[in-house]
Amino acid sequence: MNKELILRLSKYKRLLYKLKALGLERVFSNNLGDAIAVAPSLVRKDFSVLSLAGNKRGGYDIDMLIEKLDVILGRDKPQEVIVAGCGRIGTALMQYEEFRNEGIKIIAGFDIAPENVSKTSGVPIYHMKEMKEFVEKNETKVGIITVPDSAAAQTLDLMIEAGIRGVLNFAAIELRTNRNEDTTENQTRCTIHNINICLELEHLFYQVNVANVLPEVT
Amino acid sequence: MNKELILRLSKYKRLLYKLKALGLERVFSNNLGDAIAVAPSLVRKDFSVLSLAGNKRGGYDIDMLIEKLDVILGRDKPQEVIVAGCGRIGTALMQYEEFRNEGIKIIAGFDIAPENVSKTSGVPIYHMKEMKEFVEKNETKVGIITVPDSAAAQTLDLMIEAGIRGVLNFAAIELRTNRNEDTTENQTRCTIHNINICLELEHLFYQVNVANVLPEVT
DNA sequence: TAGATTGTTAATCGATTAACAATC
DNA sequence: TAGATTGTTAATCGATTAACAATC
Repeated sequence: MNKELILRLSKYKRLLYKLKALGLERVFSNNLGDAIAVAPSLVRKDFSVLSLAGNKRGGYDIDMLIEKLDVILGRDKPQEVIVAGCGRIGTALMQYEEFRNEGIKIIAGFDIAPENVSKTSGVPIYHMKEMKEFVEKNETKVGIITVPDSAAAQTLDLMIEAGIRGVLNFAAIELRTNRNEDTTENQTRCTIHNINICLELEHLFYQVNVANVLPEVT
Repeated sequence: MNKELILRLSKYKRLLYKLKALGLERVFSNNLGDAIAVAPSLVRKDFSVLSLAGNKRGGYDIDMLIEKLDVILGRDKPQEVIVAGCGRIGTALMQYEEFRNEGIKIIAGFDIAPENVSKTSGVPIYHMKEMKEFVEKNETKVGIITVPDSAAAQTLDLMIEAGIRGVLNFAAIELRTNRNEDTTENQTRCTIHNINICLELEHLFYQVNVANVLPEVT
């Protein structure tokens, strides 16, 4: 199941909730395609792959799609996350209201100096050392890394050892699993998404300063 | 010039600085390819497209690459950004130290209630209304949106009208330009990158809860 | 020279789109 | 029925990789 597809599924789902709220009951592939800017045939193909059947005249049933997409995207289970690194970005995320709407909950923060972290968010803050025990007890599977760049790699190691299987990394270092190539034994896989704000901004500066000035870089 | 290519260029550059700091003077395409996980032929092609010539025996000169990449990526100019929305994430970004290393500077924050925003970051905070004047005076081209979702679209309009040409959006709403299709007149283009933290986390939950459990979703 | 690496062209790969038969 | 929309297959497109001649 490829990354783009899953992203599209989340977008469909979000849109479908809105359409439902507006009182609609059915959609056509071209409605969804327009909304997320892909060809209607791709929408149909996505649904076809997932065995979400439509009606050759009346399109797709919104309730059915929502229900099945929720299952496919694992949305029926609780979505609990821990945060490693309780600096400004880490604590900002702990207080991020949008998570609540999406059913995502930050259940703990970890830091090397928990005594210095303000507890205003209501999320309990522990010492980094306690992560493994916490993760094992709570069976947490997803973590966010908001530590300084220099600590990112070791924090990832800590998370993986603790049993975290999905990581969202905000440090400006591209993290990867299997940095040691010899993973013949099937050690538990960990998915990592890197969000590099600096890189994003640099990309924008490029677009703005260079790409738009020259008509085309030929 | 495609998006992936520019991203690779930034990665090359970052890596080259590190190699230089280690005292190296030359690199081969396969070194760079290994480091950013692409085929060496792609590295050579990238450089070839940009007329960055190597030496058929000694590889590429690191200093030359750094210098030219800096120009191509527009790194010689100051990289000034404004932030719209001075809530927790916005103010966290204003204090984000990593920007300094990359030559990125947040020169102002805007909010609908600037009097409520703590000024600890040293970045001046103005009322949203003053954005246009500020952007015109400072010729700012890049902005970050960290307002609540409900205000994101109108904030984008405000930025575009003020003259911003590149936007990094953190609101959980996918922003696009040209929401009105009839852009026959060549209105100034604006590049938008959306960072949707909820979507990223949902993707991770999918990976962790569903994808890894089933051997393959066939 | 022999060996190694670039620069470039052709092949591959994967994802998206177009087209159209099936059918409600 | 006629019209519209799905489901699926073939065509397209773009990006990456493999291969190899050129050459330092």
